Amino acid sequence: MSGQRPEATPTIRDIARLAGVSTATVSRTLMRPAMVAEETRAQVLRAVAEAGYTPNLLARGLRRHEAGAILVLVRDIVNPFYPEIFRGVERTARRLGFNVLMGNTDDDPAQERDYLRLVLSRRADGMIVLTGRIPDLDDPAVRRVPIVLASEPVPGHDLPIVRIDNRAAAAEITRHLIGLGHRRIAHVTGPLDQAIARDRLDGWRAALRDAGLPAGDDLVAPGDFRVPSGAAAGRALLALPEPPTAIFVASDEAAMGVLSAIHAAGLRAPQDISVAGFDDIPFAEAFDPPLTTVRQPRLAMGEQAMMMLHLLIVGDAPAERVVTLPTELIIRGSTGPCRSR
Amino acid sequence: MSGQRPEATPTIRDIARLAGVSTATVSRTLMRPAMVAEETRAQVLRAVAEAGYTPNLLARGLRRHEAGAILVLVRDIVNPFYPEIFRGVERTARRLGFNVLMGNTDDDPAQERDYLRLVLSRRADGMIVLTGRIPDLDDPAVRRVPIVLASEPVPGHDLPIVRIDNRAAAAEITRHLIGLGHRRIAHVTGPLDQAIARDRLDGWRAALRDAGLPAGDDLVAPGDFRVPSGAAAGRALLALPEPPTAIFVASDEAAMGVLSAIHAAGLRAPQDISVAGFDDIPFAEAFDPPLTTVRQPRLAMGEQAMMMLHLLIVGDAPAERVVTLPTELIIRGSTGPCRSR
DNA sequence: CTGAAAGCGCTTACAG
DNA sequence: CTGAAAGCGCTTACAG
Repeated sequence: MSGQRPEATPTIRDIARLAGVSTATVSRTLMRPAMVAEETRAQVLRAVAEAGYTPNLLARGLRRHEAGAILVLVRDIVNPFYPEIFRGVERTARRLGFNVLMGNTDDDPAQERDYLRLVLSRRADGMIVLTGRIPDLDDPAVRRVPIVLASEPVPGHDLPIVRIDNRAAAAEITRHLIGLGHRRIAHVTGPLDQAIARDRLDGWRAALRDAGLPAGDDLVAPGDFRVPSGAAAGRALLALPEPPTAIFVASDEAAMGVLSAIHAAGLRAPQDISVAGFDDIPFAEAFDPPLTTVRQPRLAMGEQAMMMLHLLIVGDAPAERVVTLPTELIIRGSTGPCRSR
Repeated sequence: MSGQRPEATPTIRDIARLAGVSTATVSRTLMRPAMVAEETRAQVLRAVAEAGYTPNLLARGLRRHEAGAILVLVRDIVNPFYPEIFRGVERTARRLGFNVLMGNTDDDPAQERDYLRLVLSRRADGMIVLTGRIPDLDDPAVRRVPIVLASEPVPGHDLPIVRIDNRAAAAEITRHLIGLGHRRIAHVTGPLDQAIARDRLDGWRAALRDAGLPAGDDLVAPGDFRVPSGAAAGRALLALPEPPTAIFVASDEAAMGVLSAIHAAGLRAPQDISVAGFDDIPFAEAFDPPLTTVRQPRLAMGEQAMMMLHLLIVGDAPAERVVTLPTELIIRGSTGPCRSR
């Protein structure tokens, strides 16, 4: 009448009965094996294996006040910049015993708010935010949520963040173009409401000024990181009375658009004009020509963010609140010596 | 001494006290508002808002035997084919009240097994599998797990699946090349241990045979869907005594590699040789030349898979176990008339 | 080293 | 329409 319910998934009570011990002992065997006698442990483990028992994580989480999952918030999962970060987060989360919830916000504050509530609802123990925005951050409840930023800062708040030095990296790749002999070097920006886009613009400008080269607004074309904006910006720059001989684009995607504008105009890169991107997305190497760019350590960013979040979740303050990871200048075929005179 | 713990997140008891009702009434107000008197409901809602209460999903899930989350299993989240499917899953999951867990397996059976245990552990109510493989499928416990396949079937099992007709789509794009006047049309395969790669090969072969054109093994170059394999296959095909005038590649990524091999050989597409891909990944349009390809309805695949999984989870058998979504031939600049004679 | 018992925060028959 | 009570499946002080 009782006990035997072969259809249902076994619970800790079934295992206790099977092994002839209390549920407490089963639990200890699984949570802190060192606490239980070797013989008892073996018995329990045998019962666990035999029944194919796997603890109910909802029950454990309720009891221990932990969700065992974290949430990653992105604007748009289809953006090729994100997946490698997810991989890094997932890999480290697995090692630390967490699962990863995917939060796609479509850049919509309402969805961001819903996802934030998720950690308030204890479905997630904390979140990694890549959207550059967190709703209701003045709410004290939200304040207590473990949050780590990755890539993009949230203006006006000094939350823990893993980032790169966008300004320095932009300056470095601009200097690479200067070193190639270019003197008119344009910039296609990202969306300037994002701090990372502004930093890249700043870096470009600083490098040019340091070299005594022009860095006026005529050499700046607005973009939004996406391919079509790059194509439009490329066309605009080529139509200039005195077109640039090199273009530093704030993202690889937009650089692809710039390249297509160059080809459409019957020009070639790097022979007629050099193009450099930013990010080193998976396809940058397969571009035609292969793209000179700044490699962002996306996998490491994801891993580092997860490690910092873990520290926050277990209650330790992270050793450092701002972790700046190194970038790498990747020189490929899309940039070359300046041939114009 | 009791009650007031301003630091902790409020529980249902706090709300009950605040509203002067029982916890049952608070719960009903949230779960089935129609059951409670309008006045009472308003009181409760006021207390909820005031305290910023949001129910503990772990407790609810434990009580209701539901996780409120589903798991999506992919080989490699960095593959550009997946993110759009995730977007579709996530969008529909949100609408149905589920969260989405990301399961990246690195094509490793051990990780697949771990993720499968996750739904046995009640962290997820079911899973959408894109890896073409499910461990321990003969285990009766695994049998009871709600699973929907997307894109790739699992050999030897007839699990519910949302798919496309790979064979028909491959035949269609091959006929497009035939219609352009090509008579030597090669194929770069995907990994032939995957059914979808075999189906595309079959479709290519069938279309050629129907047209009385050669479809011998000399025109088949092995690939694995990735860029480098496409480049190698492209080189091999160009080195043939009688090279093809058109190449149908089993994926857009590999087509990018083929294109680079063509350029490296000093040839151009489509003037010297036509290239067609498969998938219509986000970058296909930005390729140089823009890629002729087969569009897979990835967003719809994700949405459909989630809807079918939901039916399985709530206990309804899905209306149809095999849903075949339509593909679309996308003709762009990488294919053109055959110019050789 | 082990067990009995309390309790995590909910939901839902069961009465009234 | 509402409340008291049981119970979901665990974990963990507390005794012994």
